[in-house]
This record gives sequence, structure tokens and C-alpha cells, in this order.
Amino acid sequence: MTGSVRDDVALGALGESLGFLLRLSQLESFRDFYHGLGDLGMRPGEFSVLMLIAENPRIRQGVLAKKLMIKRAHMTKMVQAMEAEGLVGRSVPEDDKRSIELHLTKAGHARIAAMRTPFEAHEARNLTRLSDAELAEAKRLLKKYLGLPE
Amino acid sequence: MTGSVRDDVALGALGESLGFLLRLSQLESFRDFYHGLGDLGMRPGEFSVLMLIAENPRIRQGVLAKKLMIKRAHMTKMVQAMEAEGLVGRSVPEDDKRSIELHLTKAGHARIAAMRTPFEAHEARNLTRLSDAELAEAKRLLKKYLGLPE
DNA sequence: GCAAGATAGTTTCCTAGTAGACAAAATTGC
DNA sequence: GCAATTTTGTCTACTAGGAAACTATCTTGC
Repeated sequence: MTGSVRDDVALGALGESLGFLLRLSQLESFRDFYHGLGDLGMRPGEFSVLMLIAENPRIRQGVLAKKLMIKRAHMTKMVQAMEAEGLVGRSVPEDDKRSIELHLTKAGHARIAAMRTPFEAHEARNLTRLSDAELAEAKRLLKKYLGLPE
Repeated sequence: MTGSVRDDVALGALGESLGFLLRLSQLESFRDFYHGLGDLGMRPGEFSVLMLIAENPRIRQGVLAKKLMIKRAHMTKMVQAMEAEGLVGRSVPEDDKRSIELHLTKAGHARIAAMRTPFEAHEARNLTRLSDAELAEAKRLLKKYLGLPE
């Protein structure tokens, strides 16, 4: 994708490996995320945590971790950090004393709002690599791969 | 994808984010890799290093790192470990005393051979989630996204 | 009702991977 | 030809994320 050095390297069977292609694509996508939103001091994983809490007020920490494929231990650390930063509030639900429910604070909502435009720009930049139809199809296929509803 | 807990969580805008879907898919794919090949004591990244060296004998370490989107520092560590393990040999090319060329040892080739069947099984398991045509299309789209030749 | 089993979050330790700095060697620009 | 700049691999310090162990709480099976 840049320069001729890369084009001289034969991928062999790896070039036909979905896992490999997914890995490279993910790295590429995250690189673009950091490029466009890195100044806002938030990593992709943290952003997805905030977004999901916003979309699902009072979601339980473990449920969130599972949905985002983040390990519980790490989710604890992330949430604690975001609580300390004032973005997230935590509470213990009455019906399950083991759990933690999460909600966004005003600052959390403001953070998300601040990231909206750069995030959309990040997403739009996908169209420099794929057409509108191809992008839609890629998303559809990935959702199917993941077993997510359309 | 398992249980009803996950289905109750709304993804919102994230569900339409290519980067997010790529991330989850990559995690999923790697999980399957570890499930099928974890016993062989090799991680996806290491496997891809060995494969690419096999496919490109005498490839330079930095070229390899760039192709696999692995940072130079980490590539050094990985290659040193594999050299210590007897899988990879290193040499300094005559025309560039700064560089390191890599080649597979007999043991390296044997390692790859031992991983062939489980790797192919790992790839084949993609067909439990996508059809033949969908899998081919997904790969095509990812390659296009990455700017790789077909 | 109660013990056994499972779950939820936490803490600590560990690892995979990165950033930054550096020296040696190659390349570039004049 | 030569100084300035860039490249290549290495090492060290750091970080993002996971594994394992643990406690408190809930659920299940009898």
C-alpha cells in the first residue's frame, strides 16, 4: 500500500487467511482511529466502552465486558480509571450485590459528543479504500461472521 | 453470539463502525486460532513471521516487520527468540551492513509443516459462519481495504 | 432450607507489543 | 567528496490487556 518494498513480499497462504487479513485490517483501522482521534486522549476500546454505556444506561460491567470481548479484569481497570476521570458513574443494583451498574456522567456524555465528529470522519475515511456498496457489504459480512443481528 | 445476554445490548453507532466490527472479528478469529493451534506453542504473529520467511527466503527483518505491521523493536525480540529456538537463522547481507536477513532452519520448516493441518482446519472453520462465496468476498474486500493485490 | 456450584468484580502478577533513544551504516543533497 | 539526513536493528522502559486467585453473592440441586 505504500512503496514498492511491500509489493515484493509474497504472502503465500497468509494472503488467503481470513484471520491474517482481519488482523492487518484491524491494525490499519486502529491506526486511522489514533490518527484522527488520538489527540482526544481516548483509545478505541475506551471509546467503545463509553459508547456502549451511553447506549445502554445501567448496563452491568460484566455484560459490557462480554459484549466488547474485553476481559473482566481489564474492564474493571478501565472503568475505575474512567470513574476517576469523572466520565463514568458506578452503582450496585438492588437485585445483585455482586454487580456494578454503569452510567455516563455529564462529563462522559460531553466526551462522547466531542468525539462524534472526528469519529464520523474516521468512519468516512473508509470510503477512500472501499466504495459505498463495498463498505456496506464488508460490514454485513463481518456482522454475519460475528453472529450479530443486521 | 452466545446466550441472550448479549442480544439485549444495543450497539448503537458502534454496530455500524467498520473498525469496531474488525476488532471484534479479529479477536474472534484469534480465539479460534489459539483454540486450534494453541497447543503447538505458537501465537498468530509468530506463525505469520515463520510463514513469511518461508515464503520469502532471505527477507530482511525490517521489510518483514513492515509487511506484518509489527514494530521493529518487537520484531527484533521475536526473531531473536525464534533464533534461540532454532527455527530461524540470521545473516548480514553483503550490500547492507545494517540489515539482517532471515531464513528458516530445518526445524523452522518442520514447525510450519506441523502447523499446516491445524491451520487449514482453523481457516476451514470460517465456513461455519460464512458461506463459501461470502468468505471469498470478505477476503476480497479486506484485501482491497488493505491495498493488497488480488 | 442448605450445601455445593457458579457468578461478578477485584487485585496482583505476567506478557505481548510499543515508544523512545541510540549507534552504525547507507543515502541524499550540495 | 563530504556533511547532513535517513535508515536499520537493538535495547530499555513503559503500557495495554490477560491469567490466576480470591471474596462476596447468587443460583441450583437435593
